[in-house]
Amino acid sequence: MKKYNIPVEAALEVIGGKWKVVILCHLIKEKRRTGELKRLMPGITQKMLTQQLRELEEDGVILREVYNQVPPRVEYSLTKYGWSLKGILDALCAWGEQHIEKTYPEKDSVLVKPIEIK
Amino acid sequence: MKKYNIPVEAALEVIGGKWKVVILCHLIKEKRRTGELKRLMPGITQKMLTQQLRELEEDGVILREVYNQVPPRVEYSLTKYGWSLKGILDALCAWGEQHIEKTYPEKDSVLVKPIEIK
DNA sequence: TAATGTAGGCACTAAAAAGTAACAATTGGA
DNA sequence: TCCAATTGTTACTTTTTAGTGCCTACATTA
Repeated sequence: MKKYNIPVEAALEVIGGKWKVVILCHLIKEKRRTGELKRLMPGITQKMLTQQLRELEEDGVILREVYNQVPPRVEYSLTKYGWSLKGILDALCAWGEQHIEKTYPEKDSVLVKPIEIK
Repeated sequence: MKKYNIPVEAALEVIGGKWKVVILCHLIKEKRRTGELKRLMPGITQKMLTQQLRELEEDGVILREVYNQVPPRVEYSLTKYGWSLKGILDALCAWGEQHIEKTYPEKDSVLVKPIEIK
């Protein structure tokens, strides 16, 4: 059994890493299919996306729904347990916003223009 | 200038990684000197600790105070800006606690017994 | 007939993060 | 004289994380 020195380490095990918080921030807004997520995160590769989604599913925070169609359609959404992360995700997003304003007061284009999704 | 796709990426740049949240969770409780932090985090190496502390200092969330003594005494604490992370840190700690309870209901010794610090 | 779109697997390589070990500096005390 | 205590640096190695390219499946559409 995994051991932690302090409880917060258990949270980091679930949502730590480069991508998971970003994925969750997108999914908390709306249910998304794989390709949409990939377009929302221009930096991620198919491999990493799949891998991170699998781990989040494993930890019970997201749901993977496969529709039996061709071409395939897979949708990801937060589970009820995933929604218990809402407070954390909201706080992180808000802090990120104000940190950008504080750090780049001239507010040039620090944020990449979001692309068309659907 | 660094570019972000969504603002939360800016937050992850400051508190992301394996150690920073843990360090901040300790410092939010009380001011600590280097050796205390090292004992509080049995898994961290001197190098990683120093490196992470430098980066946190660089980002303005912690303060490094050097006392001119021999042997040296260095104390770390949260800056005012660092305290703006309190909501996030509290939420993460709380989520971690309940996640442990949910995941290991038999509640054996998932938490390593904390060692003596001072 | 042949290309298109979607999700994802696999083998391999590259880059980033983290760990290891040895060394420095200073001064009080054995 | 030499060691202990505290914080930190540096060079090097290992581990983890991430990226690339190529392959599958199959109904629809051109």
